[in-house]
Amino acid sequence: MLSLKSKYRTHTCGELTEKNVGETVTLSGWVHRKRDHGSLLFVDLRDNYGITQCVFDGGDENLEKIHPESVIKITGTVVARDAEAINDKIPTGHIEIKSGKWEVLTNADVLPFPVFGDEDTGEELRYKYRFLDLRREKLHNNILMRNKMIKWMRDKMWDLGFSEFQTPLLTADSPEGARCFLVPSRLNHGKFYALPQAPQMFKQLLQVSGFDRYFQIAPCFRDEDLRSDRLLEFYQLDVEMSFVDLPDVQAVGEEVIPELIKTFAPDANVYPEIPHISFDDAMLKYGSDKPDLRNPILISDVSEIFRGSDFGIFANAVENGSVVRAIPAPNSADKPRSWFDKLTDYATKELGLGGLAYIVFGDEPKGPVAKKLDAERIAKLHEIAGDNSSLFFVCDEEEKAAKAAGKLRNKLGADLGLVNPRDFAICWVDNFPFFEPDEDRGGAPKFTHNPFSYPIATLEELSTKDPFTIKAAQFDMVINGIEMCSGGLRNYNPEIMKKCFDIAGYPIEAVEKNFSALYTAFKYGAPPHGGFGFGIDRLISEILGTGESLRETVAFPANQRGQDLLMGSPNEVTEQQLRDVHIKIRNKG
RNA sequence: GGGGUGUUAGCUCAGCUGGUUUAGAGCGUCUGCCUGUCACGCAGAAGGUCGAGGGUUCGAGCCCCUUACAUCCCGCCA
Repeated sequence: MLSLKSKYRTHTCGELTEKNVGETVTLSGWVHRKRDHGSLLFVDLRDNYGITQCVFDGGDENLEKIHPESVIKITGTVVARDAEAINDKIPTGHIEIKSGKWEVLTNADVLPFPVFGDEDTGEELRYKYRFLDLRREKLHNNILMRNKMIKWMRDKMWDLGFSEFQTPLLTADSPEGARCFLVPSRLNHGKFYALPQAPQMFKQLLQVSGFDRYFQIAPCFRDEDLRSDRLLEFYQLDVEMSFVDLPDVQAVGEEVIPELIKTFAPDANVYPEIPHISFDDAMLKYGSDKPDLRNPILISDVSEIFRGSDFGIFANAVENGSVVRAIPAPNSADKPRSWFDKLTDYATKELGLGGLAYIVFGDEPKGPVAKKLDAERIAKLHEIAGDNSSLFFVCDEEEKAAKAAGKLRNKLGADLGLVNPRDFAICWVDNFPFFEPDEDRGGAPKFTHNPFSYPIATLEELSTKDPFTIKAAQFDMVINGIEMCSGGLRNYNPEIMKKCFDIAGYPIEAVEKNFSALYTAFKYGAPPHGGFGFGIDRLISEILGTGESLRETVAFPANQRGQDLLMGSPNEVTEQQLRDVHIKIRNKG
């Protein structure tokens, strides 16, 4: 490594130990904290590498007055601390600098919020002074860990034989679903570039060009409303491979991800199995296309148990095509009434359900539902729920019931403490339907995923089978209920591509127009290929356990309105700048 | 576009059912004291248009309306 020595320092604030006792050293850094004992002054000096205590015997009037976070240079002698003065919390805690000279390099004003300590501060203030926020221990470490993880991923991909590419950021709008960010072109009147939602087309073109194994730490942009789990601009570990089948692509994910987690979260318990769960199964048993497998609760369909029963609301709904899903809550039979009331409240307010039916299987089955059902039906439900438990019911049209049941499952898992946050449960969700009904077009088929996916069907099957039974060669990797990755095999066959677009209601010309580059490329010899993109920010966040927000893993994130409060972006531009790019601002509304 | 929650000192927050003076606490800041602290300690001081505007009331930080901003969720989004 390059020496960190300079005229400002002989050592960093994190490296001095008992071995250095007696040396004269110079350190530079931020005044982290002062402890003024009158004629004895302690200064904790901090830099990127650590904290070193400097002691001024006899005190120092000028230094006593300096504000925390001022940057100073100190020269002094390394001395061993007395046994009772050793601080085991920091690596440099066995020594201190008995200081002779010091000088201010830059002064700090009084801080808008403390750098020292971990007191919560509002995001608005933190983002306005992000440079201060980034000095705080936790965020500073997050960013350093992000660096290390990205380097690890890059090295790993190189080791696996992939080549690293860059692709354009100023490119064309691509048909992936999300809105693109647009950039006006000065040289081309009335035309716009789009920032990529992902380098999808480029990485496929690189396959057609014969590069065989592609990866990129790729910036991606989507102009959609933000959430704590979505960033304005985010990064994907973007991968594409030629001459592969689904298992070959997934093998790369299985090679990289568990090892990444174990490397950067040594305390983590990574489940050894990575099960494959079909989309249909995921929706039924977990009520989600991103199941959290740490949660042991499994949902069941109990529509048939309620069909023809005296529980009229459900029985009628089932006759009219609705389904009933049951969510068992283990060891909850002795919960107080208020616990059930709170869940009912959650179901009605958050999930928009009419109410929440449940049976408590304590000494004997209890609850309004239980009274309406005969013994045989109760027995079947008891078997699903298990002893000393309760069983919750959601009744609605299938998709809504599944999703509501899934949310209830998550809620119960959290409330009952069934989920260990340092467990990592990885799974593949696959066998997605290739087409889904488009409500805007009277239920006609539309692409479920992006139109790049390959259908698991021959040309003939595409013509003869019910489109809604066709599955996609497409998968997600889900970790702890978070969608980390999406990938699959690509549609590289112009004939099959045309057929798929035909079924989805697009004229052939639309393929040639929207997919011009790929469609043309595929006519000159395209290898079968597939790949995936991992959400790097989500991976980092989950591995670090930062909890709530992806923004805690990014040095300069935008706020929820897509603004950077430090740089003041987005901002207004001058009339001349607008004229240069041929743009006129429309009035609001 | 819709909904929840919030906005009180530089920061984090308390402030009960509308009525204890001059709206409080901790941290920070400032002043003084302190030779072994490491969240140092002790004493004191400054610091407030209670987001803004309007209303109800004898009386509003608290109730109502409008509005701004923040944050989270739904819609949207891989």
